[in-house]
Amino acid sequence: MIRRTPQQPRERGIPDATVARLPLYLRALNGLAERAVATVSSEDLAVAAGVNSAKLRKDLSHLGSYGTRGVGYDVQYLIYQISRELGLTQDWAVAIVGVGNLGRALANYGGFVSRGFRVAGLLDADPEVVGDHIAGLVVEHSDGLESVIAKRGVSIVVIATPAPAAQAVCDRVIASGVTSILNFAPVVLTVPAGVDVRKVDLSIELQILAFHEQRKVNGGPVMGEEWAGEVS
Amino acid sequence: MIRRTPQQPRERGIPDATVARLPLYLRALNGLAERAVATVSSEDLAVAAGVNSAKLRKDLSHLGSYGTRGVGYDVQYLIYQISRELGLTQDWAVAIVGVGNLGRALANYGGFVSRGFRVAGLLDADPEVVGDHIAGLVVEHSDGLESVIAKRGVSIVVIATPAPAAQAVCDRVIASGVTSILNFAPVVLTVPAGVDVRKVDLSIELQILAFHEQRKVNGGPVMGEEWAGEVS
DNA sequence: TCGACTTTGTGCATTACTTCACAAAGGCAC
DNA sequence: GTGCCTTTGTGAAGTAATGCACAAAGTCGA
Repeated sequence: MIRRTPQQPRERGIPDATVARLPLYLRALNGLAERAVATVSSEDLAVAAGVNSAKLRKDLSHLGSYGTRGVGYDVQYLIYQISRELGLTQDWAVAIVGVGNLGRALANYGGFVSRGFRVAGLLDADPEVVGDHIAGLVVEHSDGLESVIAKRGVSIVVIATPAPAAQAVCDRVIASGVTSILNFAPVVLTVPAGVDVRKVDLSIELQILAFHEQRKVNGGPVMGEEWAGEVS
Repeated sequence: MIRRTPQQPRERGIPDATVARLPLYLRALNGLAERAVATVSSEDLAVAAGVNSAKLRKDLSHLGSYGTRGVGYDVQYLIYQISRELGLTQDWAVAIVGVGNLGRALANYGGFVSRGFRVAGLLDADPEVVGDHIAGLVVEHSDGLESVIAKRGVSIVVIATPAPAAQAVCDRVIASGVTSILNFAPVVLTVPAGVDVRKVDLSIELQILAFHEQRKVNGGPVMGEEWAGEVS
């Protein structure tokens, strides 16, 4: 069993669900900071982040005790602590492979640059696209993937290629020593242990919406419609 | 105690976690169908979808008993059942508001069209963009949002505008009777009860990756680095 | 028809996450 | 100081999701 020693409950074990919400809090806090708010209560921050305040407090308590009872949280200080916990106080060199519309959207997305991510390379296999200037960078041919990763210290790769190309890119990237991959291609990537893959499928959320919308309209899947295929 | 109303063949409550995985199974099944696979075991399908097989079986059991013991699941039949459950056997008219790179990527995304979603309108506030031809549609000015929704039976709206514009678009959309919104803008939308909002933040997954990457490198947040701001 | 074999569907134990509710901590007025 | 007020941080209770392990149900060859 590969699990934490029962001895050490104080180990840096932040629940996954909490980690997933920290970026949300960070965004809300940045919004407050822009409006020059100095201090915020868990209640107000929870509203701004769209969660329940008890959950917010418990989440923050996993990072440490950074609030002041009777007052709330210092906005700047909390931004710093969450950023540090997420590793956003350091500079991450990111390469984006696949410069279609999605790759372009990502390259231009302000939310990356403003959070410690630096787009260090844009690569594409299509000669038509190579050479384009996007977000201050020149698109390079994906043949040079390995050298871009090595020379520019890339530690996170974003895959935004068509589905059929994704696994091959993934393999090459891993061979170059990258262990963190963000995959936008609609395929399940096979990777060795120790490599972290996170995926975003743009259509999944839409399908979940359709599920709920359907229930609003008619209380569930259409009944009485029969399957016409062969079941054998 | 499972009480079923005579008209409902089975309990209607499918866990959220299950609903969120159904699109994943559907994608894996479509991949199998393309390769002309007729039947699949929970074990194989689980691998293809990147989940554990017990979980897969439990998820599918919430939809009904569609497998055959000793054999597995009929691929086509299961595709049909999951699609029906998710509401993808009907046609959903979707409008995309905000035609930047992301909006274009979404409009061209095959995963939408192939799953029962029909892009019925592309709208943008920028006169420069209005009139462009994208994915077989002409971009319209967002002034016409209400009329597009009403005339084309739009029931789901995708917001891909810059953050500052999102809430206003959201309000107008809701006023037009839409109750399902997919939000790509990095803001928390305020909506009345009964309206479903799902959000996708392209940078959240990247931040979660950074969190894990940081731990691989140095076992946690950089220590000894002190906060330089004013706390009290 | 039978028996060996495969694979589903699910009860149950476990783990993870959420929410409640309140004592303790600190600020602030006087 | 003292006492009131606000808000945090957290045990404890409640809820949801996961994974194990196996009986039941079905296939298939002989």
